[in-house]
Amino acid sequence: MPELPEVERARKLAETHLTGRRICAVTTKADPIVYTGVTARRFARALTGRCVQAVRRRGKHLWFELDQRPWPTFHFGMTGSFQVYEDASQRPRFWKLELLADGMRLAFRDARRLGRIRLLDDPEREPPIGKLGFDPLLDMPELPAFAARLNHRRAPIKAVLLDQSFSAGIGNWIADEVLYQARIAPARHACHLTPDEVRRLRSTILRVIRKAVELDADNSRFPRTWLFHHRWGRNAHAVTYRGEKIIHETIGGRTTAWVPAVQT
DNA sequence: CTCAGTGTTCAGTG
DNA sequence: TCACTGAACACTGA
Repeated sequence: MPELPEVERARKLAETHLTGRRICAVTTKADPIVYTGVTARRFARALTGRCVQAVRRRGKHLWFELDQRPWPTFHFGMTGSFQVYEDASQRPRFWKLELLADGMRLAFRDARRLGRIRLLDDPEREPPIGKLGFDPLLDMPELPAFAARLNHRRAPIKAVLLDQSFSAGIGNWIADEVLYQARIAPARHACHLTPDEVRRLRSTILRVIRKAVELDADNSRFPRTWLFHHRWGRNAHAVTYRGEKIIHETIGGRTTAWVPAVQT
């Protein structure tokens, strides 16, 4: 599920149903992989009876501010999500946690178990959130600072965009989409980009992420001109909306879709 | 049966 | 120490 726009959607969902409400019951599914540094039982005890004052996000991480610390902290991995429903019989497959507040139930589910549930005293300061780089929605650096940060990175720009200690919230498809729209080849060394390419990169990150968030991460509504709709499946015949050939190769350790006719 | 995948972490290397 | 790479993790769905 989760890159920044989807985590932001999950944040709004939790905010709508939990902010200002008391968690009157917590049901957990024991899972020593997903529950990290805390048992499901202790996690449940810490949340039961607490009031949710706010739901925060940074990059792909999300946490609740409660009336008493420690606070629950979530990462969705590849397949995690929140679901809201009214009746316990609707509890989703692969559920790890269910909160009951004001008659509504909110579940955390995760089929592949790469998601993480933590219990932290100060999530924003402690790792992993404390080590994140800028969040394009919360604190995108101005152009000079952005350029300076790229300057001492020699890795392929695709790998740098995926590095959460550089920019928090960008994942594989957003990195490819941004590089396509900014017309930059993914294997280019970050420190060798021209000033105009750096400017385009920064503004394209903002534009793509703001648009995806505005559309509530509903990819069926993404503009038809986006690479997103044409990139899947490692299809040897894949082309953009303009008919330019899309190629697939591994860059920065991940499958990368890019368009040599457009990206230089 | 095999393998890629909207992700992160950590050991190993230069 | 820093920057970077590749493998491990876990498991579904094509």
